[in-house]
Amino acid sequence: MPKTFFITTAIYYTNSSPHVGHAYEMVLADVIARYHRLKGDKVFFLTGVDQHGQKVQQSAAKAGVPPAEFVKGISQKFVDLGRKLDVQYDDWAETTSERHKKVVRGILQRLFEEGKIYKDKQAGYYSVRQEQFLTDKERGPDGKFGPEWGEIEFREEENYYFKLNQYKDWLLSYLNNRKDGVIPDFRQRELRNAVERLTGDLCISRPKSRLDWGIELPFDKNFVTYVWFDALTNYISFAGYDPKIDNYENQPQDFRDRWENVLQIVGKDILVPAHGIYWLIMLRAMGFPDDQMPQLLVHGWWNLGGAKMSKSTGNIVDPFVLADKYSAETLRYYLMSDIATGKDADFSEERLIERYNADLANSLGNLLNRSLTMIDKYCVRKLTRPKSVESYPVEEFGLRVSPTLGIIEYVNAMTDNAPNVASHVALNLALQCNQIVDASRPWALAKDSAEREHLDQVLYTLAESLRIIAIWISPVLPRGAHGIFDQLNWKMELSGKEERFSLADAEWGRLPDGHVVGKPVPLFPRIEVDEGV
RNA sequence: CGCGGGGUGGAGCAGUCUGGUAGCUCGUCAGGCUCAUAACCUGAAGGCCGCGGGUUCAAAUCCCGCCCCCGCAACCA
Repeated sequence: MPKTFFITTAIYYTNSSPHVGHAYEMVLADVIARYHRLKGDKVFFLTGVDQHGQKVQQSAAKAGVPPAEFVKGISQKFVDLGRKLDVQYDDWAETTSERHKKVVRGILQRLFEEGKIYKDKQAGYYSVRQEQFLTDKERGPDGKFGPEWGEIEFREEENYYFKLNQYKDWLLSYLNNRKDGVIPDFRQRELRNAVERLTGDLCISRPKSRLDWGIELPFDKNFVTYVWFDALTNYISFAGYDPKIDNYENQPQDFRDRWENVLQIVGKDILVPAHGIYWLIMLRAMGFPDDQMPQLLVHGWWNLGGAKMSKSTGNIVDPFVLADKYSAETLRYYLMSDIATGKDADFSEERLIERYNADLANSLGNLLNRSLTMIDKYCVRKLTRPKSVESYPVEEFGLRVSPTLGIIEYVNAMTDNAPNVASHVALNLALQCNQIVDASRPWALAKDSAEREHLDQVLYTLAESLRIIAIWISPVLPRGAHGIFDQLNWKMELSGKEERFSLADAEWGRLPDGHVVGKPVPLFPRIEVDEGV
């Protein structure tokens, strides 16, 4: 039995509408999930929204609607975004759902009974207008709090605290023992350094007088739980975790089946301290053993270096606008191919068009079109499988890359969660095919009956390569891949369904002798840009 | 000395962990082809790999020092 691959994104805060960063994280998770399905793994992909908290409460008040209603509207936009971008998740987390709240209360109650949560009093400067305590960070250069905070008073407040600090040594040893607990490695280094500086426990509540849009503490109805135990726990509450059971081994089978091989995708801003410190320690306190700690994949940001465009058009980074303008596939391809996972990149609409035209239209789309046209013209769409099809004709054309070698590079890239590299491998094969066409000159071969066998070999090579390329790019471009399959007329009995093909099909020579391909239709039409705009 | 990232031909980046002829995409210039989505193929120009020192037969890559840019520092993917 293969282990279930459990993948999550962070849950999105329903304080404002989704932007391109949300789209990136969702698509990245979707691509990795689709790759695992392609491999034949059982996948559970969880994403969703974080709906409680002070900012939501404030934004709702500002909009003049109850928080529950406010949150519903924003949440719908995130659902719409997933649908728009073909993000195929298995469950959707909403922190206001009863199912979730029940688990949160159960966890809190148990940790409280185990003495891991305690009540304490803290005093500090409080901004009445902003409804929050101020720290030294909020002080201006002169050491005073600025006028934006309004009236400042010294206030004492009771709250509940989670005994975070006592797990510090455990976390350090965990990070020392597990080298790939956080990827990329420089993020693990950053986290480790942060853990070494860790002091104090974690405040996990707010008095209802200040915040009531949250989950009430099961042991004190005057308080709600604050973000940490509310939001982070979604990753287990929606996977079937039973809060009453204090050790991992006795958890329900359903939960353990899912929580075996966990990859959590988070932005670089919420690694320290939220996921890297609080979440891992929370899991430890709940009774999760070291080998059941999730792996954290930390991605970078799309920056807006080309600020000129966003100013003039305003909505340039709105993923809905981009998807409508260029198609979801185009946006998916750009977001996956033009950034190295873990690092930052500059978002640019010009760059998006450039990548699409160069890779999808000129290289791949045009290759499909010219290949099918030739197969149509020279052999009435019917392929002849060469007698010897063990390998791609690498030597004959003096090429270096073959599908056989490419599959290794491709799998390595996807194993490293690097869709950008994987896309490059696929596009590289398309490049090789274009070279084969020029080198072999099928239009000349077609005029010479003595070259029949040679021509058949070239045409078969092109069709077979296209089939393999389509399988490789299918996690990033599910619709594009189907478009290629449909034109190749391959596995049509399950047209439109993911299950009709797998990574194992990306083996050379699977197109049968006598296979009849479909008619060529331009697949990725070029995006024409008006000059002088 | 708070933490982390980055500085590579005109633009954007990979390569740095595991030293060994500097790579990719776009752009520019010249040529070729005609099956194709004015696309495709070939060739060329263009780089003291931020600066200085060290180790080594050999450094973009390892070590030391310095300069510049960008994030983060409790709720912003």
